[in-house]
Amino acid sequence: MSRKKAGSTGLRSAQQSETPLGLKQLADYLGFAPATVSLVLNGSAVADTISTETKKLIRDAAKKFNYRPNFFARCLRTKRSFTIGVMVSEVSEGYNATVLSGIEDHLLQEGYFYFVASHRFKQDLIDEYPQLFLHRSVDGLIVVNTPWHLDLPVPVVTVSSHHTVKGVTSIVLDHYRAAEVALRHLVDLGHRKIAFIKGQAFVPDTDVRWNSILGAAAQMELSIDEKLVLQIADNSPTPQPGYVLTQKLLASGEKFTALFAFNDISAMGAIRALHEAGLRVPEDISVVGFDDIESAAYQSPGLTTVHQPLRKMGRMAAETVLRCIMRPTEKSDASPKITVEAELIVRGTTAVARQHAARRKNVPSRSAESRIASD
Amino acid sequence: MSRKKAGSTGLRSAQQSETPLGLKQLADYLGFAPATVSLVLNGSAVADTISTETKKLIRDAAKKFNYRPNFFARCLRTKRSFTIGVMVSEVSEGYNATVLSGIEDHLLQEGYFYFVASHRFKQDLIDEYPQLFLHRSVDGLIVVNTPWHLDLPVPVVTVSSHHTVKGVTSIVLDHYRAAEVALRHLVDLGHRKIAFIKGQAFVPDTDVRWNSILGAAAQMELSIDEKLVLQIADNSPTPQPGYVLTQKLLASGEKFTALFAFNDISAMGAIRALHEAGLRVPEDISVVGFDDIESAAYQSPGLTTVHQPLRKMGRMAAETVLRCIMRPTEKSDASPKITVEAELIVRGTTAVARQHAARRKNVPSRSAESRIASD
DNA sequence: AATCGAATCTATATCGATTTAGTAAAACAG
DNA sequence: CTGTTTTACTAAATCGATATAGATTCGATT
Repeated sequence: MSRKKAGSTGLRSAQQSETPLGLKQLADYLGFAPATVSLVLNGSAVADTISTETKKLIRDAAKKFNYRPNFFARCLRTKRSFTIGVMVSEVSEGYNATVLSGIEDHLLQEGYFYFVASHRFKQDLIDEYPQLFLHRSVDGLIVVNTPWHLDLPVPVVTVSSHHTVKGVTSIVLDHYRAAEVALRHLVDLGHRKIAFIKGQAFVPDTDVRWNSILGAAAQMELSIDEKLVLQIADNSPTPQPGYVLTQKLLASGEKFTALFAFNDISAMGAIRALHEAGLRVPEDISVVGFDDIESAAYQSPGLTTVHQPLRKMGRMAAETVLRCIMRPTEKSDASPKITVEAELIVRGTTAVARQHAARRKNVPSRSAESRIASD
Repeated sequence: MSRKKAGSTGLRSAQQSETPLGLKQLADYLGFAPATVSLVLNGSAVADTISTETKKLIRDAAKKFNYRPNFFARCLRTKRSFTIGVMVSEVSEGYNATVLSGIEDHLLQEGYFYFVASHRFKQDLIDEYPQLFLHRSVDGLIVVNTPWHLDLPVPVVTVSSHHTVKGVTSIVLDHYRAAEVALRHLVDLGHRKIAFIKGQAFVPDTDVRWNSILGAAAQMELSIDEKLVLQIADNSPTPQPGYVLTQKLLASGEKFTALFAFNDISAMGAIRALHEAGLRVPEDISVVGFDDIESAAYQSPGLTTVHQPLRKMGRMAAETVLRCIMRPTEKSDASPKITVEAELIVRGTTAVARQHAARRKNVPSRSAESRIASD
């Protein structure tokens, strides 16, 4: 327990005292006017004519006293807050949490902070939060996985909101390719009778993804049996709806050899229902999830799923919104849609279809088993 | 696809125009001085003598024009930002994400926003972020799962940081009871040779939890074999370290019938390693996790684990920090430590110890299987 | 000697609220 | 009719910066 004495801990300025001194004090100390100090410290163009000596003096003193301009005073003048509002459906849920992590990476690195608000798909909150953000003078907004129609006076970037709104850039997955690669995998394994769990009607990805699945299936001449198509209705970010739906499907007696879930969460619910019905995954039924949230890799066996580069999508959203803030004029220039690619992560929940499997045990390779996509 | 026309979407005030009018304009419109308007709108004591009629006039106009005082101007004067800084190790990780969700619930409800910063246990960030928060004039700080020694000029509440710092309130789990209930469960199932995975040295919970385990074990006369005790070293919020550690343990040839992991994440890694070694969970080895993060319930079978009321802990942290902000004087009054209780959630990864099990199949009941604690 | 133009810095208005000290008029008391 | 309260507001300072327009000095030019 040999803690160094306070002051020697690398914080050079012992002036780390209670007084967060202001521009005025600093100027007085230096014998210059506040304006001069401000000009120099902000590297303003007007400061070009100020003598090098003076500049050095000012900068040194600023460093010595660890001067930081009052944040609010500065915001009040410059009308910039270096803060971004982020609206998600629920912070604690894997999809949003990962996107958020990507957003944070970039924003903090660039000196921005962000507010988070979770609406849990309540319409009144979806309407209210953007106003609250604006009232806090955020410089921009990132909207994740949320229906969006507004045209606000600040840059807005959406992630997985499939609406074309004037002036807002949206970051979306190439859902068609995603559907294609997942279905191709199942079809290659011999699956023909595939069950589907669709997302909730109010989740923006739902329609786009389903249409992509329909398109891809048509392309590869795979027929989709309507009786094997289920849709989640609950507004619950848990596996419960997928669990219940799968139980119903099993009770209906319809035959299927594979299940393609709307997301990993519902896939996990489905797997539990299958297990409880005495079916093995993947030996009896193959299951494919979507998103590749962190816990998908944590399952035993690991969940085969369509990886969305969530962290990257978050980072791109942050990059884009900051870019728009920097040059607010050329709004039209910004391509209104940025598409990222999905990737199929084959882990342990898919195998050759039962009727085709020559009774051989399908042991997924260890490396595939524990594979974790690194974005 | 019958989208309503814009404008009819429930935004009542057509005054939702570009001009976020200021106090001055409102005062001019009313024919009063800005001071009067401000006084009335803030319900200041001085406004007591202002005629009821005038008050009504002012309030009505404010409502009509949807007047909102400029946030920064107000902060500049009042020195309050209605913003809390939250420091976590990693937003996207289940433990933090759930605590965060609880924090958010309460803060937004009370009209506060919050900044999040993830330090990923990098010491320089742990040092830097609090300063950045202070520079943004946060009204308080919540520090989650992070070593903490600072005494800042604003209220600080920690969650699971086991250090007693002057003036900071900490919210902690009753680790002793947690250890006791988990060990009791295993012992009751006949387990005597129990392996342990300890957390990383830099995680605050690690020592406290381990000491609690030692204490509880001594109490119930359970001996702990040092050769069965492993410790995570990696700074990786994934199951990987638990996986690798368990592989090593298995390779060592030491016999054990149960494993008590530091957290759910490492338990999942351990389970994978056990599976890959051809061992069944829980028939051959029982596994108990810790935390009860969301994905613990999503496993098949569900993970038996010690539930921490994470959401509640987050909410309490938020409540506490706001309470301290409200009455900044009586710092001493605030009890410096708030303890919450753990709860064992028995799901599907624990069963009667092998040598004691009379070859009977241990099928956990369905309800236990899918049980999800609601905090 | 008067003028000009750099080179250096400063005075002051401004951002948009809050808040203290004070004023004008009306009501009341003696 | 004068003096004191009360009632009902308002003027102006303040928070702590930024930014524009201008002031001062000084050597050089014509």
